Amino acid sequence: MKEGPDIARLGTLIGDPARANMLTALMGGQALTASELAQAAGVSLPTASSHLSKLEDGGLLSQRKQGRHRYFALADTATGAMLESLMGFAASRGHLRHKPGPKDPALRKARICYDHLAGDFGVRMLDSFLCEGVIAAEGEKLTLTKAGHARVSALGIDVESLHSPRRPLCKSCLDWSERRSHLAGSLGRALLGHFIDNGWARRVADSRIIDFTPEGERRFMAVFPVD
Amino acid sequence: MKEGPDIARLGTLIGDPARANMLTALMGGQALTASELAQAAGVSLPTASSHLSKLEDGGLLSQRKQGRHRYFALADTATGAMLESLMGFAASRGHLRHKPGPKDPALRKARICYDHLAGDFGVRMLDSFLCEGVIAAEGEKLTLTKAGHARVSALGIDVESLHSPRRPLCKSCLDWSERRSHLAGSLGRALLGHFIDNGWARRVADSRIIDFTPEGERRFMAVFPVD
DNA sequence: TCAATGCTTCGGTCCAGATCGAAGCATGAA
DNA sequence: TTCATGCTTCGATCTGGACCGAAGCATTGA
Repeated sequence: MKEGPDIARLGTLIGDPARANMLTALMGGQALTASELAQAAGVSLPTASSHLSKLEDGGLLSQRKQGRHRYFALADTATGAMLESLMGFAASRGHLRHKPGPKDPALRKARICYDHLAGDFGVRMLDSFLCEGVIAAEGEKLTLTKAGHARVSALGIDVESLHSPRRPLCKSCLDWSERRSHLAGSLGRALLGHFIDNGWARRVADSRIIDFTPEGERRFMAVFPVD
Repeated sequence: MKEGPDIARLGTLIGDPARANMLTALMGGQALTASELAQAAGVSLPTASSHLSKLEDGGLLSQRKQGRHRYFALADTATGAMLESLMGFAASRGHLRHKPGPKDPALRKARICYDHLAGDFGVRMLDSFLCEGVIAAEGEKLTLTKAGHARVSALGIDVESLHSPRRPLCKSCLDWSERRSHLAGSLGRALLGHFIDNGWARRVADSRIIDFTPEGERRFMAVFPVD
């Protein structure tokens, strides 16, 4: 009777509606904060926190602490595949729910993340920097290269003034819409300030959206090429 | 936030230990009576009856009445495949429910997966088929080659009679103990039947274990070589 | 330093559902 | 008919765990 793996434990983890909602939300591939997952699940923050630690103990989630936030994501692709297979089976038995609402595309395109650029544009910028050797990546660690120093200075940014004992110059930050990293740290902040000061973009009131002008977008694309 | 299929309901069904035990017992492919399932689950008859009707409502089980008995079985092969995939995932996260007893190695060596051979032997058989061009793999899809048709027929299996509009001839099924694929589908079923009919192996009662005789094992190894 | 934010822990409430005994229905055997 | 068997339904109990408010902790910003 007691043979093989414990599917009951897995089932219990997935079987709670709040946890299932969280897992479904994470199926998009984006890493989400505890607060966002609480809202997605429709429960309070303490309840969500409890669920998240259970899911992590069960090996379904991985988490990454970043500043005040805690980002959660599916542990690996096998987890996503398992959930997808469950969804397929559930759908085949007519266990369905409702349709989703529209998402804000502007938020995915470019938004502020604390103080630096995130979204499609933020990811593109870091990709471009890595590709051109402006920034070197060593695991999670990002460092500005000697060539990068010159390149950023040429943009009109005073790199020396950005050094601080309290904050790293470059830091990688996980992007929720792209599920890839973008550039944080004092340099990330300075670059966003640069775009706004030069009229390439502006902040939209009461929103995290960064709105690029057509000209600003053109110049951004030119300055940060991606092969 | 309410999007996609309802995996919570499915999880709840599988998440109860008694129900999980019943489903595991039915993974052997045999139809079992309510009393037998009650014993397998370790609960009283009334409790088992309640669980069984829930599983049936959820589309996981089919039942047929026969005299005073009521026989339950997994609804279809998709159900077996879904459960096996859950077991694979659970095993990968270390969700095992027992001390590694004497039954465990036997289960890993050769066991029945709904109606076909799984475990070390099942994986070896498919590996051998792929290696010798009996079966061609194209992603998840498996097809019997022309040469394979002759080869399988030579084993004494009537391939023509296996074709069915309801079930594929060859299908890959993820093996939880090996974390690799073995052969499912009507051909997989026929091959296991062949081994048993020819006395190479027999089913162990009240278990998913397939017990190969020394001679059967010798012939199996000869017929399905792996480099 | 203090205040704001994001999250966890603690303490207590509450309820869905798992459980079983007893009774109720079938079916089959005599 | 009468009895035995296999299973379901009913009624009642009980508990695991989902839930939230308040307090606590950690990080960041001012």
